[in-house]
Amino acid sequence: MSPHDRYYITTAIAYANNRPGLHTLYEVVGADVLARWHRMKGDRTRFLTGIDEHSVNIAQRAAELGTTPKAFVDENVALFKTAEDALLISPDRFIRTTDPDHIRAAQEMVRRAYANGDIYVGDYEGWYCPAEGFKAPSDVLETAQGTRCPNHPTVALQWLSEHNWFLRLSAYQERLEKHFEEHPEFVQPDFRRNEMLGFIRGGLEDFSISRSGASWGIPFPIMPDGSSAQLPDGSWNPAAGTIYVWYDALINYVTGAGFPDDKEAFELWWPADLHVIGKDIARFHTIYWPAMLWSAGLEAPRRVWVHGWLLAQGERMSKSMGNFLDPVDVVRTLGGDGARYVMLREVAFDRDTDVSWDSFVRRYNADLANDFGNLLNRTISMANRYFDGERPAVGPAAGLAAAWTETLARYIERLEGCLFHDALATLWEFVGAANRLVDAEQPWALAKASKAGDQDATRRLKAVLGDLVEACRLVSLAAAPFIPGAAPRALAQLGYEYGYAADGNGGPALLDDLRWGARAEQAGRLATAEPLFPRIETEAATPAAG
RNA sequence: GGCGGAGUAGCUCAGUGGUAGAGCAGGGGACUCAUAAGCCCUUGGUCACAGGUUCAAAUCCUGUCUCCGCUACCA
Repeated sequence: MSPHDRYYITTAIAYANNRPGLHTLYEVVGADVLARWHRMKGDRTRFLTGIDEHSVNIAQRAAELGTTPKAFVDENVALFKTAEDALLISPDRFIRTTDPDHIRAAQEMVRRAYANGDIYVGDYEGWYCPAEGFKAPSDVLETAQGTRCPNHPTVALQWLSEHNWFLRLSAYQERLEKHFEEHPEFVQPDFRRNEMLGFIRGGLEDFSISRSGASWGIPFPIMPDGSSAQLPDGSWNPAAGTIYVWYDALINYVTGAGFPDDKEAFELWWPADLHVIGKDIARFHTIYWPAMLWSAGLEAPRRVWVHGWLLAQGERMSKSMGNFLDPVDVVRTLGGDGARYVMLREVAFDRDTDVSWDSFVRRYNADLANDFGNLLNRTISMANRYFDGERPAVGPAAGLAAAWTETLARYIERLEGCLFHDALATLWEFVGAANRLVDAEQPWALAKASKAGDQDATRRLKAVLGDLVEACRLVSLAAAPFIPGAAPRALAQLGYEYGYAADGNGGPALLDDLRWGARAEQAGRLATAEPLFPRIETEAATPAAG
């Protein structure tokens, strides 16, 4: 793979109706790792995440709470930002769909679709809840009293039809099929691509992109006769309605790249290198979205990664089920680094995975406290003791150098392939090799022999500990995107400078520094060993509340 | 119903024709640099079930059972 000059990565924007659960932030952590990885490699990187704020539901919820939609989403945005900070998420922009430039972007995308002849006024029919709005067929209940809205079971649903704008998705079927065939990497994992391709081949229907009832949304910029919906005073004619769902939410990806105002930025960042999304919205991102972009004369994103769910005892974690983990609780116990590591090591990024508080704590203790943390600690302690704080130079002692070359190649392949759990497993196999080296060489025995005047033992001791220090340096650096808070502390204990900023920007090109012996010429002094990942006693490791 | 995926040790999973594997959890041991960590050894499986092909099947074929994903307008 040739190095990118720039890397633009996004997550789905979460629905701003509540505080975020860990399962919501899971994909954001995954994307953050890739963003940091590319920043550290030296790529010009842009990482976009944010919040979806419009919808009838939001307006309804705000009304129930006696507040305005804007005030309501402001509160939830604050909760998201707090949780993302705790998880060390480093977006270059946290986008909100109420941002003025996003509103302009969505309206411009609609205008372009219109200019291209891709949207038309048609009839949208469906169940309408007087208390809430239109309901999808899958969202209504059949009861003895008739069809009812699950949120308002006492109110009779009405079958309504209204004039709405539609996008001619049907016109893009052939182009979509061709795109999927010519770019097999467009949708990953492969089984998701096959599902989407099957859907396309089944025939595509146009979908509606406006609503006439809702007011909490982006004003639709065009009147049914094709004239502008903007009034002389600059406001928008309510009769034009609002933009519905996908022509609002999906647009955030181009807004975040500078569309439509900042042409220079947009030229640089679009098309996105990767959209990270959940499997529930795969169709919208891999079928609707390319068609919307093409209609506007823009390119489709290069790659869409579809991840699975976090499960609790086989059930999807969700706010409505109440079976989710609070990210703030997890961070309080495991730390931001621990929470990130455990989440991405324990959950496969390509499929659903059952998780639990116990599994998180077990993984933290086994991998971070016992394997890696203890390796750092014992290495630094011994080196300090035997060499009086002077860092032993990497020596041609053991087999770790060759193992590292293999480890790194596999690690990069899996990391860039979004298989984070496999990437970490690869790295931790190397941690195991380093721990086994300690027991095989028994530096404490070498030190004793050295003290007794054995020159061979002296040389051997330096070489072994030099290699162990180097192994610690490399693992700390390679894992830095996963544990961005702990990595600088690990390197500081090893007596190395950490040249990267808090978000991973700046510093040396990471791949150069990840070569075995890259810093061999640099002398340094070790700091006192301090446990980076204190072991968690299971009694203390109980979530505050369900 | 159609298409696709999965059923392997207590848990999570790897293993696409040649004597059943890993990590974690459980048990034992030797050591002591270390966060009572690490290291070594070990208990544990009729590889969903029934047939078939083959010298040989977790692996290929047929059938059955179970679970999951997709099968259009939720943010």
